[in-house]
Amino acid sequence: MSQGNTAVPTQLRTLDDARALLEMGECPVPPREILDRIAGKWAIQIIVASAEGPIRFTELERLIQGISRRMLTLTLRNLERDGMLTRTVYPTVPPKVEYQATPMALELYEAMLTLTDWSRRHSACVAKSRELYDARRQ
Amino acid sequence: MSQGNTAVPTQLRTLDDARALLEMGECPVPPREILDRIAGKWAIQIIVASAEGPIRFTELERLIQGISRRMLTLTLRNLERDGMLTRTVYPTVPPKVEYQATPMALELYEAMLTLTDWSRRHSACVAKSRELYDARRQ
DNA sequence: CAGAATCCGTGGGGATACTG
DNA sequence: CAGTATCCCCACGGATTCTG
Repeated sequence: MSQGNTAVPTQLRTLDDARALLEMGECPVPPREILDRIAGKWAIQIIVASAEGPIRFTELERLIQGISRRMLTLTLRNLERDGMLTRTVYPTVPPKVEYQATPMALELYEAMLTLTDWSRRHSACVAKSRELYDARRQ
Repeated sequence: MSQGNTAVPTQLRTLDDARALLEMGECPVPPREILDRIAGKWAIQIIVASAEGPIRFTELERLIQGISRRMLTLTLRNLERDGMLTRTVYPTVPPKVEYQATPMALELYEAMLTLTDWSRRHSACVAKSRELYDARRQ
């Protein structure tokens, strides 16, 4: 009984730990404010695009297909606020602004590779499952 | 020229690969239909709760704090459709329905532990960064 | 018990036009 | 070039009520 059953595991490594947290009313997943970043439609792509060196606003707009100017601006601001991007303004005419991913952001991207692999390995299975489910319900 | 420069890397392991994909107009992140699952507010918690054995609807409702009946039902349906949960109905009165996570779902959860670790290691840094950013803009 | 149905608010995100 | 400013749509999710 040296470890009471109310102890919250500080390292979340197993499903047992996770379930223990759940039963204590805590959430065994990354907090909302983090998930919301990676869940956003564009953030990860911006991190990738700015990973290897400074990149300008218009280059991002060209590189990331389908992004609107508004969402590019918004996502850049959020990422900068979170410390995931540096923003450098050159006071020239016309203006020049460069963005670059921080090491922290690159780590996040690497962490997401695990998820990418999962989806690669299971996407066919998920698709098949959906097909069967939909067929059953017509 | 055995490998033309239009080859898409089948294994996405490095940022170089990711950026190459980006430049080809492809998205180097898990597809939307996968991210939407983990981005949902409740899916992961349901997977955790149903990981260790069958669990009933009402037990889930009690275990997962703050979930509404509607969202529990909806998320369960989606997870079942994706092959992440099995659903077993016992034709008794009153009805009894049990859910259990599939191995594929457990793998997904384990993949997410990488993200959980990232957020654990960097959440303080992100919070500080936001504070500074907000202070600068008042 | 395990849901289905309905109503509704909020916010993410698109399209477009304007500007320092 | 690198943004703001508006308007608008719609999907997520909460609250509530009804039912086999």
